[in-house]
Amino acid sequence: MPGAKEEDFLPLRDSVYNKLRQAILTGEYPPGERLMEVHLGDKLGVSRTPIREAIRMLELEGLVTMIPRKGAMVSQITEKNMSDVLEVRRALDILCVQLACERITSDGIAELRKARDNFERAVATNDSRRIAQADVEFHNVIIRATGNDRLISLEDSLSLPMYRYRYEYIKDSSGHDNLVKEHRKIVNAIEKRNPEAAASETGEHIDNQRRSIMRQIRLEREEETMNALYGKRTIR
Amino acid sequence: MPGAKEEDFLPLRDSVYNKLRQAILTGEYPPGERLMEVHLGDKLGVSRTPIREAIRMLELEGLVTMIPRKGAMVSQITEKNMSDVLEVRRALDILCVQLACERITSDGIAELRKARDNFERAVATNDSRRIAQADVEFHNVIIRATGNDRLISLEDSLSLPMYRYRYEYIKDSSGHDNLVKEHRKIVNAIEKRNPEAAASETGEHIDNQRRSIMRQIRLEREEETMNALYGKRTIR
DNA sequence: CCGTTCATTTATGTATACAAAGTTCAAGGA
DNA sequence: TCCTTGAACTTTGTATACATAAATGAACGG
Repeated sequence: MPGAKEEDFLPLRDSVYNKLRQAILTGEYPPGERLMEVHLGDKLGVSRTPIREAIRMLELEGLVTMIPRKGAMVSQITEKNMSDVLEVRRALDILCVQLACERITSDGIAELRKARDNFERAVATNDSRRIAQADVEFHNVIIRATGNDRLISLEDSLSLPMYRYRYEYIKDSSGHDNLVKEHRKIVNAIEKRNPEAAASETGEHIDNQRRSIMRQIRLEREEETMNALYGKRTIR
Repeated sequence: MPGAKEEDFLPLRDSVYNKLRQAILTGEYPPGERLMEVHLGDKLGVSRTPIREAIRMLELEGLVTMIPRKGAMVSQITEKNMSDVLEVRRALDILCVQLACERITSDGIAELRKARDNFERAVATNDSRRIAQADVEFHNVIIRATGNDRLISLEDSLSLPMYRYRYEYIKDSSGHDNLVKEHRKIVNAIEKRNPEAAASETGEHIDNQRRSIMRQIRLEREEETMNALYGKRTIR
């Protein structure tokens, strides 16, 4: 049957999972928001079964917290929590570049250069959304170059909790020049297949990211404290 | 109501999850075994709902593989797969000892010494089961000393796929003296709060483990090949 | 006026029923 | 003999119904 392309029907649970995940990452469902099965089911037009399964998946990724007999809520993002994630990500990102130095193919290097250039073009436009996307893609090239499937999926799930901050982080970065420089240094180190240099550059890259994200969380918390003192804002 | 201790009723899904996990890790359900919902439900005396949820949890941990509209099966353990896991674990174990050097309390050090001594006593008995357990506990002390909850849960899920081999690994280890020595070196480094030494000792420790596990997987695969050539064994 | 208790409500935990997709195997024709 | 076809069966996907625990609030008593 030529030309007949199978439209892939992905199961409802996956569809629901994607929708919920998106809603959480964009902040539509803020931390602490309760996720009630019947309510979500009505809203999305499906029964409780796929909702439950989607929520379980989100729980295992750490985006929602479940309390038995109580229900699910969007995970609170605490400073400690984010700090823990970043600590682990630092080690894994360094592992990624080290492995990439050993294993990247010439095609991979070409792809990496392209991603770097694309990132620099994005920075030139000053469009935060585009910059964030190019940044993700740049890192994905490196991660894929490791050829380690477990590492790839771990990096994926560890970067989730930070997506809410990545956008602001990009804007916050006082001048994007640092980001561009850091990316260049990392590419150079990988091209030369120099794991030590790549590792140290990556460490610095993450440390900068950490500082920015931590500052933001503190700001956010202060704001919350103010709200608590001067009046609770209505929730939807 | 003094003395009245609440017996914790854990939900059926968790109970099922534990049972299935145990069955997979002990090899009762070998890799490739299909996990059918009604069948398991009959066997365990529960409906499909908790079974499904337990299977989803196992899938996210990598112990079972799901194919849409086809069902779940116990994940195949390939050399590549295990190699990927070990590569990640090496990086995280090293992170653990480095953090432990910074953060371990004096109580923690006392606990660590106790775990080390307990391990040595276990080795003296030559009881593989006991040795394996003492080994796990030793590493857990270090992991907990990091105070990083995300790291703790990651280490937990990454060590799962190896449990099937750990037991054999202990037996295989030609003389347990190496293990004892390695543990001692790690404890010494942590006591002196020397992250570099701790990291290098841990790296070596994991590399030894890796060699042993890889050898075993190859042996197992050869055996399978023989079976395939000379006759298929019946599956339950 | 405050605290306790009990009924009501709400949401989750679990079971079951129905729908649809995939697999298997046998029958029929080239 | 081999390939095709289709019907029965198996198994998952989804919806719904029932059971049970927690939270809420009102009524009663001190």
